[in-house]
Amino acid sequence: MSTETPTEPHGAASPAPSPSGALSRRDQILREAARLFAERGFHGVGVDEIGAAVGISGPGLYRHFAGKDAMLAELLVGISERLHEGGRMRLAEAVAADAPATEALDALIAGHIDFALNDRALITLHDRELDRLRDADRKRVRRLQREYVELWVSVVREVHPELDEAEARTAVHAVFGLLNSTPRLSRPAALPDQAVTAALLHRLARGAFAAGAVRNGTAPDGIRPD
Amino acid sequence: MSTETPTEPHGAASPAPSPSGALSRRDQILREAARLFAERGFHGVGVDEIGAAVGISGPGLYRHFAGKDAMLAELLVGISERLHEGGRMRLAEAVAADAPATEALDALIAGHIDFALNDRALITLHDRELDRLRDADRKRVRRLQREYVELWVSVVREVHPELDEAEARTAVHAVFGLLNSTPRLSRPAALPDQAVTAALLHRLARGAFAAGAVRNGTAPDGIRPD
DNA sequence: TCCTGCGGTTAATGTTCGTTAACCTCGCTC
DNA sequence: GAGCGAGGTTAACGAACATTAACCGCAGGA
Repeated sequence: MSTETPTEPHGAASPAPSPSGALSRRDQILREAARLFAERGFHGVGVDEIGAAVGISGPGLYRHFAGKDAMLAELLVGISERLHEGGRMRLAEAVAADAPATEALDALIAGHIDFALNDRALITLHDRELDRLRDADRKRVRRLQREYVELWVSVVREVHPELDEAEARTAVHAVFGLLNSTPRLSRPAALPDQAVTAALLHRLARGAFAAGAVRNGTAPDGIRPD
Repeated sequence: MSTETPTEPHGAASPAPSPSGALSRRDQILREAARLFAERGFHGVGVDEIGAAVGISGPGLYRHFAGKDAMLAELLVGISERLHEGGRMRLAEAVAADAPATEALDALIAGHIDFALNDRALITLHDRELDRLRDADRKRVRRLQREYVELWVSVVREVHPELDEAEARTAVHAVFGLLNSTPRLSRPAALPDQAVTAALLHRLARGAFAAGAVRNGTAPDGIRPD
């Protein structure tokens, strides 16, 4: 509960991932905490376990974080920011390059896939442990999430104007669910190959949006694109 | 831990939902527990809360269940069985009616959507709290999940023979993620209309599979080495 | 009318767990 | 080479919580 951040080395949020190669102790902790939280849930992991995962024990964590909550908060805020910022950047690039909207959408999809495949634990946490956050942090994360969704919605509606606002939003959420499904794919090794999987997911996402926009009769066999 | 099931009124698993109208106390408890577990996670909910949600308090639950674990187990096993059984039945019907594979796939999709929209809490639990189960129950649930997936994979490959086994499985998992995304859609009220949403999700799912099967040259080039 | 068992109650118990206290030991800097 | 702060350690504390104990009222059949 203490809002005083007793022993926080860094001032605020700058991740400062690593100067080179090795991670700082602080980042080691974040990485392991993310993995454990994703595996067994926030309440299912004890601080002793997190400590053990980085070779120190229990209360030693308090030299780096104000508490267990603070770790989760930093993880969730960090993800949301990176996702949002990544999306914003890719979109800005596409606009700057005068690219068609379909390319912008592809860029968003590719970016999200990249994230989903490389930060599985964080993706899992992202929509699983949000409510454990303090009010301020939760609001921040939600705002970033909302803005990220709106980014997608605007591009999707540009590519598929037949979709109204609500449909586009639902479709975007659904495609997020689709893209974020890989962490639930039992084992990393079960995936054929990262590149193959990425390409497949990309096709699935594009196809979903395209089909969502086609509001024809009930004929299931009429859905031949091209 | 006690494997002795001290005070279990029913012998085994028969849900026996309700004779008419009102739910039995036992089913009330299951319903509220599902909701709470989905909202705040298994470890995030106390037995007192579950009790309060049905108007009795705390340890009164132990007249109906052997423990908190038993509630979760019954919920998860129940979902898996209903999902699996529903899929198996729809598939059998399609086969009996000599329907084309696309219709069988549509039946699977429609059934899953129905489930996702009507049992949001259970869907959420389904892939979130599996590891909290005792070994026996977890294996049972996993087997049912696996068989359910295989059901889908076989039909999907019939409809889209271009997909190899691994791709089809990944696609099926991804589409599950897509269909299961509605619980994460902040508010139930945010959905336009259940029927509209169901139709949209159905189109998205069909489109995803169709696009997944088309491995053409218009590369998304999603894989950009950073 | 008695008694039995179902479905409750509150109080107690034992454990787990987050957090704090108190203490220690290096590696640096003056 | 004294001092000191960063980053550990173990022990202690207190709250939360699942589970059990002990007790109770009452519906309904004998």
